[in-house]
Parts: sequence; structure tokens; C-alpha cells
Amino acid sequence: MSSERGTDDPAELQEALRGFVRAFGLHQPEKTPCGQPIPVSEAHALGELAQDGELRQVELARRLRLTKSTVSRLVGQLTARGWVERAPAPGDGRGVVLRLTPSGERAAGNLAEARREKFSRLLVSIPEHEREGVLHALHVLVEALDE
Amino acid sequence: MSSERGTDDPAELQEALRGFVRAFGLHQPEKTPCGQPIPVSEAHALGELAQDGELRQVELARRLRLTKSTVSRLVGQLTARGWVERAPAPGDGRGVVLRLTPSGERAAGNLAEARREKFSRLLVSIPEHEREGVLHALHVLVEALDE
DNA sequence: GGCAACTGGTTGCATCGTCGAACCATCTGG
DNA sequence: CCAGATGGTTCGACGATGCAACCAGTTGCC
Repeated sequence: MSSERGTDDPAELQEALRGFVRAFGLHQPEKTPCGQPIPVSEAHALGELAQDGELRQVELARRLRLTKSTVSRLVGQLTARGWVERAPAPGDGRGVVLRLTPSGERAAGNLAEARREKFSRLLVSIPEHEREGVLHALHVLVEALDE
Repeated sequence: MSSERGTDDPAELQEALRGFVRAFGLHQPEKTPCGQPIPVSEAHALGELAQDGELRQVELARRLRLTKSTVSRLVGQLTARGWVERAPAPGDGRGVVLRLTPSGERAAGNLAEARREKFSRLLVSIPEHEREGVLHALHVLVEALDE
């Protein structure tokens, strides 16, 4: 029954999250999240592909939480860049398997490097004694959001 | 020189943030962040206006971290809905002062209600003893991002 | 076998959201 | 009084997403 705005006030949390979203630049389509000449959503897809080597298109959609139509176009852009190859899925005439081309591997590598660089810079901007708390807080948040 | 991945590893931070972004659903254009029939960016603007009563357009742009052209159009949409009024800024012939109309106040009220509801739900999903830490961490993050 | 229901993909249409550049009007400082 | 900064608008381009309609292949069931 405290009248002071404390840790049980939703407004506090809302304010804090809103500030973060804006500061992180999530409002901008961010042509180059890390200085690389590549759109955000393509970067996400590239990351998934680099990690798994091969992916069914439908699986990519699931991971990125996008509709199949969006992903279809996304993959179209990536193949147009020569970064991804579509192949018929073995055992299912409908499906498509995606794989990075050598050029795509390179792009993914550059991207990963740039990303590491970016977060490295961010990390040093966080006072050392706060870092553990920040990481922990993010995990807590994700857990709360997943419910 | 520690080989363990600890609080000085950028990958940790990257991973944590990526997880948060996806869990928070920031990838989706989120037509109705809280079930209200209103686009996200308009909602943000509405929130700022509701809080301050009156705002210079340039100030709104600064807060939302958007360019003046984007904000100009955004405000155009809001006035088209009858939620915002443009008035010449007193003392500066160039400027524009924005104010919510009664109808805009209502819309902002509904929105605030829905948002409060949403964050309230999120808040209860965060263990009580973590709440202060989460809030603090978000502030630290914003500060680091601003550098 | 054959037919209905489902699933993976593609394409067309609509909407949202942002930026940069060009342009105009209005301050502001020598 | 003029040059440069500042606030706004408009235009053109791009990125990103969804839904609906459609096609093709798969599956389940009678």
C-alpha cells in the first residue's frame, strides 16, 4: 500500500523498457546494425544459417518468428545476393533446404565480427561492477517474457 | 586472460540482448502492442504528448530519436485522426507546438490503460527480489548505449 | 485407388516505419 | 543585412511484415 513509486509499479518498468528500446535503436530499420551493408532481417537469417549449416525454410521461419511469406521473400533477397542456395528438400517434394554459399559464409563471418566488435564496445561502456547484474537482469527479463 | 566466458565476454552480452529482443517481440511490427487499434509509432508519440500536455515537434523528435521528416509525417497521421492539433509556436515563427485534442486524450488514456495492464502482467512474472536489479540494469544499459 | 485435409512455398496487395535530400521559412550572430 | 543555423514539409527510396489466394506435394482415411 505504499504510495511511493517503487519496484512494484508497472510504470517504472514500462519507462525503463521504453528507454531501452529507443536507445538501442530498435525503432530504426537500421540499415546496417553494425556498420555492415546488410539489412537487419537478412542479418538474423544469415546468423541462423551460419550456425546450423543447413536449414529448412520453414524452420527458419519458426526461429525468427516470421510468417512463411516473409521468409520466402527474405530468402529470395539472400539468394539474389548470392549468399544462399535453395535446394529441394530430400524426402519432401514441397520443402526447400537452405545453405550458405562460400560468399555467404564470408558475409556471415564479417557480420559476426562486426557484431562482436559492436557489443565489445558496448560492454566497455558498462561499468565493470554492473556487468554481471546487467546480464543477469536480461536473463530474468527473458524468462518473465516467456511466460 | 580467463578462458571462461564471463562478464567480460561480448558474446554473452550479445546473446543476452538478442534473446531479449526476440522474446520481447520487437521483430514484429506489432500492429497493436497492447490490443489497441493503433500503430506503434503513433502510440509512442501519443504517450509523450499525454505526459507533457504540450510539446514542440522538434522536442518530440528528440525524445523518440527519430528524424524530423519522420516525425512530421507521424504528426500528420495523428492530426488526420483528430488526435493532435498543430499550433504555431509562440515566439518562434518556424516552430510547431503539438497538443492532444479531447479525442486524443481519450485515445491516450485507453492506450495507457492497456499498456499498464501489459506491463503489470510482465512485472508479476519477475521475482520480487529481482525487480530492483532489472530496473537498475536497464538504466545502466541505456546510459552505456548513449555513449 | 481416390479424395479431403494439411503443409511448405510463392506471389500480390496492403500497411507500417524509417531515412536522406531538397526545399522553404524563420531565427541569430556578426 | 547577410550568412549560417534551425524547425518543418515533401518526395523518393528502402526495409519489413502480414494476410489471402494460389499451387504443389503429403498424409490420412474410407
